[in-house]
Amino acid sequence: MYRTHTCGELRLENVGGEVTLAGWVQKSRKLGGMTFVDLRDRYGITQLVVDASAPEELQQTAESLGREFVLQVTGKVVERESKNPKMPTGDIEIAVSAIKVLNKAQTPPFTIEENTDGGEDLRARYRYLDLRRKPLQRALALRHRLAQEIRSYLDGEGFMEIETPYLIKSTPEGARDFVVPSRMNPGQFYALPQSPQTFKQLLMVAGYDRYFQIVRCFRDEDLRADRQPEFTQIDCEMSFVEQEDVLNTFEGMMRQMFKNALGVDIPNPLPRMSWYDAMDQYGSDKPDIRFGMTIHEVSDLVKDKGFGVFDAAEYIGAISVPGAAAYTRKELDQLTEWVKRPQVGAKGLVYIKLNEDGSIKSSVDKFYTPEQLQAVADRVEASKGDLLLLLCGSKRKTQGQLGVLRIEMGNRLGLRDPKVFAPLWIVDFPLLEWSEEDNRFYAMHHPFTAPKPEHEQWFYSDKKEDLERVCANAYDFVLNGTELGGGSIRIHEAAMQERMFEVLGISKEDAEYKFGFIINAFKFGAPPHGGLAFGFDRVCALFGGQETIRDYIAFPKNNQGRDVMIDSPSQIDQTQLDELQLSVNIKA
RNA sequence: GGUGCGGUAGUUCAGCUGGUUAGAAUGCCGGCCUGUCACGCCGGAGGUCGCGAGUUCGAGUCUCGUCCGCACCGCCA
Repeated sequence: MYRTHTCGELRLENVGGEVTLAGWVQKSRKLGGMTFVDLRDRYGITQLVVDASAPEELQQTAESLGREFVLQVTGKVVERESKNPKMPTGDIEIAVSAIKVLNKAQTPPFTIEENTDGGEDLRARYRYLDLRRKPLQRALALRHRLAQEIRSYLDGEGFMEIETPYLIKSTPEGARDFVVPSRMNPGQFYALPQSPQTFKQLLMVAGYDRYFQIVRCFRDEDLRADRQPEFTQIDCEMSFVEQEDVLNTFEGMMRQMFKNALGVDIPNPLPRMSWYDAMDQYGSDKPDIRFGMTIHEVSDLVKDKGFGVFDAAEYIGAISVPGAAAYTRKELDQLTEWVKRPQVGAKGLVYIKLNEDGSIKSSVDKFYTPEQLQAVADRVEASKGDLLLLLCGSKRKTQGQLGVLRIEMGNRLGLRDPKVFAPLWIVDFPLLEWSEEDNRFYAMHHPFTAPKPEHEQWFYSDKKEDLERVCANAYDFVLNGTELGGGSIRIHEAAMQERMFEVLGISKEDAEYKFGFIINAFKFGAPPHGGLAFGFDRVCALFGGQETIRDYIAFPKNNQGRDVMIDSPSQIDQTQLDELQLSVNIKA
């Protein structure tokens, strides 16, 4: 037996006991004749002490220990002469009688402590060392806890966890696929799934009416702090359900996750907001409702008063920033520059200051009377001390810009506390989205989403404006301005699925080639069904109060999609290429 | 594909309008130290200033290119 206890569990009541511990040397401190060693494992740290009364050889061993040496230590638990209230094990220490060095270690390139001195790239190259640190342990422990909560909840609700294949068929709609060459079928390729979407629907056809899977998915797109090329979804599907059933089931799951992992109670039921309201009031389909500062249209109040920029605009919208009337001219100029950056894309910024003394100062004073400006203030429910910010342009674009500005001001005012959780459902999404560039419709969610039954008449219309107003029974789960999941009630009839491909401009032949299997399956008694998927990595990160998902993945990839520890992707041998009958042709 | 910021001891960083021998902290090594726990004190080693061109009497510093990292835009049905 390597150890009798872990490094985190010994307390005063263990004093007098003979124990054996195993772990890593966190740090050692030598004070003349005595040496203290902090021994660490994932459960905690226990102090070892070797003093001058110990055998000479033991003293020498203790003095020779370097950071991260792996030890097996035997000794007696004793009460400390000077206790350390900062450590859970701070009342005791081990009076060591034997040290066995199980393995020596090179000095690590960064400190393995709560707050390391290492940069991101260095830590990524030595990920196995970074993972020894408490913050990473906490992150992975949270991920584990949440995965267990998901399984216990869904199991309790009668869901079956069923695995679906990773080597599937490429369907180049949406994100780029990762592809895998097939040696036995030269010139042909598998694709790695972007999600198990079609398979879970086939499981519904097969009668497994409640399915889930915590499953890896793959998308060959550029990375972000919250986007990895391989990521994990909580993928779920149910038969004989309506939207209401799906929302209730997964609200329940999230409620249990919040309660059991964080001790947080979320509202019951969760708030719901239509996609149109979200866009109008928050300029986003993933609104952060932890704070107000909502968007209001003020077009009718400011148009045709002689200010040409507004007169020419389709839409003028405003937000009220509480307590920001004290912004200086310089700060407002900087804010104007900020909204003009390409990432926001506004042409300019109009401000109205509601000073504490009741006076009003704006950047458009020569076009508007104080009464007219006050009317704008009343519309956005602003009061003395607030700063109104106005943007104009085409409706959705301007709302989007106001939404970005709103989030920025929320950040500046400290209104986006990661310890506050404000989840909600966004519902009633448009089914289709028109692309001007491609002159065709795209599925807003995916092409298996069904139109709302009451909108089906428009779905079969040939008019663009009819198709544009078709809504779907689609829903997103949004938390603190991040989309954590989404789903829909699916199409379950072959004829409607064929109509969808037609609307999307996918030819019969193409649809048959790419999705023939599912259209076919629908002809054999597909039940009404629907489901959703959550981005598990993002769920973990947000529960942990972080914006980056990397720390919640044991071995993540960097910005360029590289694993800098194992140095992948990499070239493969010519023999491998030959076997696959592939040749590499890199353009200069 | 694009934008911004960054790359200087093992590590995290400083290094001004170009100017003598490139610094600090920490880590590492050696010495002292019997109650430390961010131990303390003394001493020491440690640098291709990412790489390549260019400007200049002279480049860590300026210019161009390139590579790498991070954040963002595009992209992510």
